[in-house]
Amino acid sequence: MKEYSPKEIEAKWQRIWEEKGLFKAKDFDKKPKFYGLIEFPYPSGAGLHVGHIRAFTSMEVISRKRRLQGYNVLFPIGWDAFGLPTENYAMKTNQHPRKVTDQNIKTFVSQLKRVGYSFDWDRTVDTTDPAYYKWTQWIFLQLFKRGLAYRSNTYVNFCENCKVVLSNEESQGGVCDRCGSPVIQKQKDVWFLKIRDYADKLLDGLEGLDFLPRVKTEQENWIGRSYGAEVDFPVTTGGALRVFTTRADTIFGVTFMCIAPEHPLIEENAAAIKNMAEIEAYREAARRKNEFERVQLQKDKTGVRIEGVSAINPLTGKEVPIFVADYVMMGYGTGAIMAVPAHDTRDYDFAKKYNLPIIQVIDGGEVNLEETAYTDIYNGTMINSDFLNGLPVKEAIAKMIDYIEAKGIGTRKVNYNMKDWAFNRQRYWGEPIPIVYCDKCGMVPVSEEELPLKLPDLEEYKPTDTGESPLSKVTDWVNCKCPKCGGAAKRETDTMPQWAGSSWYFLRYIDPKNNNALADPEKLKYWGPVDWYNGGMEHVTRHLIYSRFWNRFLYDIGAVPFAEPYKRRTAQGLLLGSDGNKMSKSLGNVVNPNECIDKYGSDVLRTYVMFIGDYERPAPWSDNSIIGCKRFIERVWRLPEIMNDEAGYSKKHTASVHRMIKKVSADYEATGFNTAIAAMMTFVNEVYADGFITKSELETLLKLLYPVAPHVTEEINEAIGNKTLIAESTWPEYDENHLVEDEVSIPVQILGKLKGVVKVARTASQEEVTDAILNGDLKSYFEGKTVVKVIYVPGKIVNFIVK
RNA sequence: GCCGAAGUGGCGGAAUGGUAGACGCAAGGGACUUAAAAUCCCUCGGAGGCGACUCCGUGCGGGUUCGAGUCCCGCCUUCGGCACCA
Repeated sequence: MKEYSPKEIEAKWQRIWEEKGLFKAKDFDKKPKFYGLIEFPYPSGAGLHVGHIRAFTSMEVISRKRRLQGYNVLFPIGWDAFGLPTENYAMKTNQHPRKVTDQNIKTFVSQLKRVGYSFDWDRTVDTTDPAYYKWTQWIFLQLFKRGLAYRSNTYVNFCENCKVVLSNEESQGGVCDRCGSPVIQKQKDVWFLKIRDYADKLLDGLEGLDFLPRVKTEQENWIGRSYGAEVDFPVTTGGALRVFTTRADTIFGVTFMCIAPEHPLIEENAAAIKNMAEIEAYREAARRKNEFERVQLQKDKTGVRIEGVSAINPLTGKEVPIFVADYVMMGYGTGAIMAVPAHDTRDYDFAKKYNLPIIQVIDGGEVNLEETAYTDIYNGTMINSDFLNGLPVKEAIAKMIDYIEAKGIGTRKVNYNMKDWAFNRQRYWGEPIPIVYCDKCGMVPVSEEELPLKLPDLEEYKPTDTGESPLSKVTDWVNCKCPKCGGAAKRETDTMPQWAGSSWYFLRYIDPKNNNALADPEKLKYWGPVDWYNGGMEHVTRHLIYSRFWNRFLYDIGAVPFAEPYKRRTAQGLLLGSDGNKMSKSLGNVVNPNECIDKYGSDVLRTYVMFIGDYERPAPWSDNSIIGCKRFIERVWRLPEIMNDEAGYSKKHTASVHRMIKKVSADYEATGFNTAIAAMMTFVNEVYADGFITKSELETLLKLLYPVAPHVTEEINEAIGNKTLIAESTWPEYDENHLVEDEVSIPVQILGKLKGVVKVARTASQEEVTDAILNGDLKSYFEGKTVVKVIYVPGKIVNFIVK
């Protein structure tokens, strides 16, 4: 065998596969379909990252395997190319974002091709292509027409550094997703998508999906459904203060009320409020606190009592004070709470600080209200609560809700943590929002025939300090005719967020060039839904929620034939630097895939990222360990040297081969890529130890390894005289009959401790096994002992209980 | 605070309740070589013993079981997610 030269053979096979068009997905093919999806990359200036390789290679392996298994496979690639980093980079280097994007895409294409991924390149999509975003805009119009896109003047997350409004999903932990600076609350007139209306559908839709449990749980927590009741507390100046509570059982323990600083009750009662100046000062201070400060100050509750207005407990008729307190959020529930300091830790802290009464209404084993609130809802019974007295908490909640509904004081209510999706960005490099403002007609959607509403070319597209979109300066674009009345009108100048284009790209792959629909319904029916989607955990409460929402909406309006877009979702662990830290330029621990391919070849790199560890867990890169994979590939490369069909039939080999087929096949399906590769290494070690391998055994190994290391396996396959490409062959099957060997080694335990191993025929009975042990090498262990009991698990283990 | 995952050699990591440490790296020894690289062979959790062997060992403390890394109870630690969510 000549020397292993990855550079040559990788280019060669990539060319051959492409010429043969082996990876093109065929619409309506008779074969069963498989749609494998990876999260399409953001084509950043930094180029492909080894993290991408780990994320993509799993679906690459599965896709190649599926083709051999006889599936018609759709494994596409595209570019999520709108967004701030490109725009920022373009500004820094003084180029147009379009140009930067095209350059970056070119780099990504060449890098991905070098890795040898079996994408169907004909179906590439680019979110910044007008032919693509025509349909992004179309979806927006459908949302708008059904009242699911609306404008609202309210407090929203805002990043002062990026000068942009952020959704809740983009500001998790109170910091900007992009730049990490703290997010502030800013009052703005903002576009929202009513994702909250889909909260139940998104939650209930999770059932039956094959998502990793942690993916499901994170989504459930993010959506955060809680069951409770809205209760009206009459206000002394008239009207009522409505609160949301999950603890209706504790209404008898209410000693004060709190409202969020933004709560309208203040304006409504301005005349009656005696300390307005104080309250205004408090509100102003609260407004200036950012999320970060609010979290830091969690323990330090503050508030101001509203003098002159009180609430009345609808059950006891007692008057309770109302406070403005910033631990109450306008964005959740009704922006007002009933405070039960005895049984809520936050209310407790507040009551302690402002010397408010604490009334215990639940009696539990270890209540010590001197130190903390008693919040256990599973233990404890009601006291001081009239008709609830003596009931366990859970029953009391149900009974109270029934009671207040009957009395007309309140109603049961479900609340969600998830907020509506803030949808517009004051930036240039995004999809224009297809809405026109007409003095006469108000907000008017651009007519669908006019789509795509193209992003105008701009020389100056820097974000402005006034918070206005750069597009607002393009007067001949902004000024337009009202699609409804034909009068003078102005265009919406904000653009959509980065997440828009990625919320439906998996649909476009199915029919990427369709100009009449986002995709042909028949093709959607054929290919959809995605069978297996792999991506990062960081997208679980971002992209994955958004895209499920859009797909579900499109399903509801009949544009898509399936309610849930992804049948199965897995997630790769982060690839860390060799120092165990997240790879980053500043730490200098970034591994460049190009350099790895130059040094070891793509097959070795691919093998290594799959072998590095548990696929779902973070793993540190190791320059040493990759050498192990290089050695393995080279050992495989040299196998033809010991290929020998004359060496004879070996039952042991056959069993090993079939065990390997079974293990590798199953492990690939379960993302156990590391153990699959280990099983192949074990086989190769065994074969070298025996000194020979048959041609058919080698062919089997090559096929099993092909999804991971396709180039080298094709080359060897050709070198041993095969005319058919592995890419065009079929996946090996194992035969259970070959898995079992005639003789098995049974571990022998005495009182649960391992003493040795006995070799017996596979079919041996317990008596035969016991005899073999008592008369064999291990018999000295039994001298002077009596065997009381024998536990024999056939073929597995035997344990003697002796005295 | 709440939710989730995990703690196994020097390292990455394997183990449907059934021989703990597969596979790989690193390390040590040897073969080949003028030498190096590459390759091949051996050793490789700890302690003891010349030795066949013995004892200890999967974060800690209990328990269930013939048998526990795996199951149960109680802790500790780390990581990830959410977070004044009422």
